[in-house]
Amino acid sequence: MTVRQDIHNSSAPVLCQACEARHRGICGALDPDQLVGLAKTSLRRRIRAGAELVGDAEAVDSYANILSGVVKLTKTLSDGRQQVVGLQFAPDFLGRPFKAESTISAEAATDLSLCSFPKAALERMMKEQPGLEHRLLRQTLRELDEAREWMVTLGRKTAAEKIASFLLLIAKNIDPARDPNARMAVFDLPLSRGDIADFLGLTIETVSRQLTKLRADGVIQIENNRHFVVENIARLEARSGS
Amino acid sequence: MTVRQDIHNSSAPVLCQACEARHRGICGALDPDQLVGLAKTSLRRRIRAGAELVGDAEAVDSYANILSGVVKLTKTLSDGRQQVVGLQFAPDFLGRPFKAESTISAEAATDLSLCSFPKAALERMMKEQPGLEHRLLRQTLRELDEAREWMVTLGRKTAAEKIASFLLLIAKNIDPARDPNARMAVFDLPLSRGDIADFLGLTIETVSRQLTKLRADGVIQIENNRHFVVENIARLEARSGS
DNA sequence: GAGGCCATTTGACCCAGATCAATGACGGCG
DNA sequence: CGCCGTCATTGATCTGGGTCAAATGGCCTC
Repeated sequence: MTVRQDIHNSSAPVLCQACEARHRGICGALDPDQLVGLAKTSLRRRIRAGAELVGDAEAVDSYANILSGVVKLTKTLSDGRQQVVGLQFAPDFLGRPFKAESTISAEAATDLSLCSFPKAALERMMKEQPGLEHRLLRQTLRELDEAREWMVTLGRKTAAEKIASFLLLIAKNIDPARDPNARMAVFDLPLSRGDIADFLGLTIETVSRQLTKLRADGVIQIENNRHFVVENIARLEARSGS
Repeated sequence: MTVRQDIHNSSAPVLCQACEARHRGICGALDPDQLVGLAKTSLRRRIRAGAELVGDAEAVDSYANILSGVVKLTKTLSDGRQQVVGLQFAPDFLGRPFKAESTISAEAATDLSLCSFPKAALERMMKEQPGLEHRLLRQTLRELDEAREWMVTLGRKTAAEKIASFLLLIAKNIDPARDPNARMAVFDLPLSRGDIADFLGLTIETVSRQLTKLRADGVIQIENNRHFVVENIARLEARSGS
């Protein structure tokens, strides 16, 4: 049987061979046969930054794994006020199972590479492979933890602490290969100042002023608006209020 | 087989017969045999308002279903600032699977009746009955939706809108038997002014002032600080900013 | 039913962050 | 190369909600 497994392993779809989602994402729950089955209906898509993936109250008939890039989840009040309620990075699963239409909208914050498949295909597979639902449950619980962490940031932190917390969040998530204990971080911000403001419950001006302050204090360096260097992550953490 | 099922049905543990969690909660996924199995290790507990159920960073070795009452989930920053990150009502499941220790603390907001069982018992049962994990996934997704909804409230609404949104949340959840379309609502607030402030990212004084304003405007009536009457829910909704 | 203990309300003032208004810095395009 | 359009920064001013302080009102005990 071990041999048989090996054969199967090597016969995993080429598409999936180098895929992050196959290891850390939900596809890790699938055996090679199932992987082949899902891959048959799946489709690799490239999406430009700014494109809307799912509109609010829009019916969705497909799910996807994020292969690279950042997705921004937002909710909008009737008068236009907007709140970013989550960011998703590779290899997160994208979609809201068991609901015909989404209550949030999803937008490509950066250029994106997705592996998408029909809603029905995944739901069929969930029935025959409980491990899939298990993976999904784990990701959902993690997202819930993150959302609650962010509620503290939104409800109780100052503007300066919010900005520091945000930069830490990005630094820690944008590069899947990054050493979690690294002392420094270099990254391109996936969000505009406006997006950051919507994420933190602030205005663009306040975001800008706080970033300027962090730079003036030597905690961060900024090049070309989007490229950030954090020499000493601990200094950011000290300002994050946690 | 139908007959056999019926026999099993009538042999469901007495404890579970009238239990809300058996229908709308996670126990709905269990067949009568499994229900008996879980009931053997389960324990009905009554808890006084104010008692701490789970401390932050405390190891937890049991889960529970809420049979009645309200549980307050909070997170606290190192300097004492506190944020209520969720409220749970009957028949919600209480606990964080797949994690040795909790990152939030749970407190009885009102007197509570719980049905608790050892962590190991549920995890064993989850392996033999995938439907259980399915129920858990559904509740977790719902909680995630709620958390994100609340992020909008925290990040983008005014104090007046926050208070109106909060009263709506309570009115709609505190009584499991309430008609969702009812035009009016009467309820006892499960939280103190301080708790409400911590839930909304406000101060006690602001909460009090906004409640006073709602009362002065005739939108709500308040008796004995905790007892609320909302004659016309639509008027509250109009002030909730959604 | 007097006194004490809280939770809540109310008032006066203040400040962090919003708002309004220029100004600066790119990058794309004719 | 110069003109826009977009995004970000910076400055001046305003204000919603915070802070500090005092009054009010239950409710409990004695």
